Amino acid sequence: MKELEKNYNPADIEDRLYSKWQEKKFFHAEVNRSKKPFTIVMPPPNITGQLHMGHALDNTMQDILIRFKRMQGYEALWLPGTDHASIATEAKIVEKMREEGISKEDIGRDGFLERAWDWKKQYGGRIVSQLKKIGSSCDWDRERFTMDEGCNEAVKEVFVNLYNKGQIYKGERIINWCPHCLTSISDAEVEYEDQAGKFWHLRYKLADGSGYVELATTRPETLLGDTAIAVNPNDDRYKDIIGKTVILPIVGREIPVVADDYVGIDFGTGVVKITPAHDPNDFEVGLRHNLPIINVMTDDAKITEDYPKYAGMDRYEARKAIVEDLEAEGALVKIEDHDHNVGTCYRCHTTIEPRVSKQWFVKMEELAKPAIDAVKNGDTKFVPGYFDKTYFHWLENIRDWCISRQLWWGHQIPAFYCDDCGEMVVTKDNKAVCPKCGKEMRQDPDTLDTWFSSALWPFSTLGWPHDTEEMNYFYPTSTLVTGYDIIPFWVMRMMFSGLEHTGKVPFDTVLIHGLVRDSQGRKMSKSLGNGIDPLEVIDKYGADALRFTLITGNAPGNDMRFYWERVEASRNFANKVWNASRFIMMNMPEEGIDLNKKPSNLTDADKWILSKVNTLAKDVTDNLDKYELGIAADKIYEFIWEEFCDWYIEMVKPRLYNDEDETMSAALWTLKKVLIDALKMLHPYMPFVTEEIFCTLQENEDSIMISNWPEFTGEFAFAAEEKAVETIKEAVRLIRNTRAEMNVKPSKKAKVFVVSEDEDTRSIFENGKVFFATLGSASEVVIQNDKSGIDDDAVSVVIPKAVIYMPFAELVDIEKEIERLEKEVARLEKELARVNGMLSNEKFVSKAPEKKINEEKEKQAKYTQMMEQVKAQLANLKK
RNA sequence: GGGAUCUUAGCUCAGCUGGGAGAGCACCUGCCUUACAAGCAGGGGGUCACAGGUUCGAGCCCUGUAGGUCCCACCA
Repeated sequence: MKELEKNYNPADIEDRLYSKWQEKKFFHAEVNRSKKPFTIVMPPPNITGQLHMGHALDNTMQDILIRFKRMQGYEALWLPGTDHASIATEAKIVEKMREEGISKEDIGRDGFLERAWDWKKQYGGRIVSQLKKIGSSCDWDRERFTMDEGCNEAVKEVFVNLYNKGQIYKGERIINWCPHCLTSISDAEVEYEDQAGKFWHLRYKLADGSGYVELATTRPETLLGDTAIAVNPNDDRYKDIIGKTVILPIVGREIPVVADDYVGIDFGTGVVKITPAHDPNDFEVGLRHNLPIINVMTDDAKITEDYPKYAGMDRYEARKAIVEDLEAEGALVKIEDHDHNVGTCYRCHTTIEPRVSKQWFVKMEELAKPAIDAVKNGDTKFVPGYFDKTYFHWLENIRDWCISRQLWWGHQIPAFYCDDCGEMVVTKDNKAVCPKCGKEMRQDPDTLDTWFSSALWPFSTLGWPHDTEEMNYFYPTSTLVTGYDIIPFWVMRMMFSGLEHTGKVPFDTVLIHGLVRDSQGRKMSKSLGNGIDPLEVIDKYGADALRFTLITGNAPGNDMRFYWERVEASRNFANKVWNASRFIMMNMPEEGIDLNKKPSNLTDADKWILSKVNTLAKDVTDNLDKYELGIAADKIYEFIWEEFCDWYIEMVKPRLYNDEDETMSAALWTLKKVLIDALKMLHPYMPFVTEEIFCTLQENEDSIMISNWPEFTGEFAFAAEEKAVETIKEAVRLIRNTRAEMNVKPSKKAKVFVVSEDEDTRSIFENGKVFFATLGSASEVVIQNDKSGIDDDAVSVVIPKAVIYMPFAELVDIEKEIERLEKEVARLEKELARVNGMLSNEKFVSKAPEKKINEEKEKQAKYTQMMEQVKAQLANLKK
């Protein structure tokens, strides 16, 4: 058998093992009717992206689930891919071109797309190779891209279907416009920020000369496009001016005063200027009152040529100039400070300019209903459950989805126009001829929102709209893993898309996680420079340590803070596993141990640890089934480090070091069996270190990742032995405590007497007395049924049904020992008071479940008996 | 304004369906015991934000209060 290095060095093995897994096709899944499918589609990272902690967390969770299910015998498919990320990618390419002094227009659409595809080729693989570094066991043979042929087809199919059903329409509406990205964006893509602003109070003159009306605005520059002012119909102050007209300052246009409920009586002056072209609310008011729409700004938010004095100024320059002019005209009453919520573009954080424009929309009302129902009736569940509230909140308040983008990188909208007669055709074909005049039609230049194609991801990647074997077998998918911030963008849209186009929910469970923050709780961001590169963590501590860190110490759905100290602790754990394995291998005989042959002479200790690992398998499986990844990880950690390493390995050492010990091979068999079971359970979390050890230990097996998941079995349920060894452990612990407390040097061995009148207890100690020497620094252990031959001043500790005496001779300070025992009396008194209190409470006895009452009665008996023993010993000392 | 969530040891956080408060790190005391000092053994430290309520019994369920975080919202 190979020997392992003294310290675990992840860098030596990770790449090698990952390559092996890939070469052997362990990640690959096929339609296999003899197995149950388990499917995860990866949230596709942007091709512009670099791996960040969010990806690392998201993909670690998916990998854990996939590896677990694969080992359990499911046909486990984890389907990876990347997203074309239209805005983000286009912005990056445009930026790069600007550095070269080229604009989009210089090279035209085809030239631009050529560059974009080159860009994708160059950078799209980067994120993929980074995902591999963390150990993701994706089926790379099935890797997809949101703009590949299959996804394109699905997108067209969906667009045409929805259009034909009247669910997609083109209309002139007010939308969110990003003057930097030069495109419309959807409501969900607007991020609101509180900004300090001003409130400009203005005075508009009534056209009939009967006076002035005062109003307040946060955006005086939009005044150029005002087509009315509005008051509340129930506002007594303004009843008499409704229907009159006012003169728009600077512009001189005469505009009406309209009455609309939208205007609040209590806010500001109770009068609002109405700019239908540049404010969503004003737009609605404009619709109700048939007001003209005057667009005063260009694409990049500069004033249009229609206002020569301000033409070419951007929004903020124009604001300044207009305020100055208003003041000069006497129309400015006052300026107040005013904080307000400003919408910004989620990509570039430029302030959104609401704008009226002709765009494509998806009607949401009818699509939303089934998506709400599917979660209400449990077809799809959120974990943690409370995230369904976020989901409902979005769907119940949803507005039509603006899906057209004025970008080139993306799915071009499959609508065609006739330049001669204006006819429009929506078709999956790449070309169209005008049905009326026979002329070749021109395709809509716009592309679709990136999320339009991501919304189809769970089924477009499985071959839809074709009726493929994969669709039938792997769809609906099992679990979607994503962050709570993506629910409105993606989860919701996949839900209604799946229901609409496949008639089924796209996944059974949505497992939600939070954000990875820095150690101060701040969001990791480029601008703050506080981001931590997962690859750096992997370089320093290994992928396993990173994975374990991300999955432990935090509850599902909660944000977590990143600490290097925690990574270090995880790395230490990997090293612990490594060294425990190293120890076992060092002691393995040349020919190894055959796991198939269970020894007939297992000791209590062997049965104890076998029973423990058996129970662990059940618990961990239960936790994983409930998506409690962190809890399961804690249990595995605790088992391996505490029970297996600190107790069991220490217990068996004497058997291994003694060539004449008849149970040596039973010990070796148990060590190996328990280690392998534990490694298997740890494997989804720490795939690399577990694989390396497993393959060294099991030379005839290919990989731990395709081995069988441990299951609970009655064969290894040893309740009595478990209890016996726990008693021994408790006794050892007490001996250690006492020695430490009495400042007995570890090198100083002492004779230990165990006194018990109970035969079963004596037999437990008879079996376990060997451990007192190695674990409890005992020179000799004597077990007897009375106190004969034990010095009165021997130090003693009490456990149920037995007293352990340690005659330290010269070391003992009797006063101190009395003090120690009196503390024990006090402790037991407290315990007894509690138990007695409960048991003497009639209501408790009559109402509590019998099981609970019996538990308390047992404790009462136990403590009473222990109390007697302590008191007897105390009396001895005081003699 | 509405909604969600959080408040537990010095720090960061667990605590599943109510039945004697846990981990990691940090701290203190001993140990180089031949798998591991990235380790071993032992230890100190908590009115579970506050106030009520339900219950035989509440960190956990209910109500309210205070503070923090996040999301949503048309008040110009």
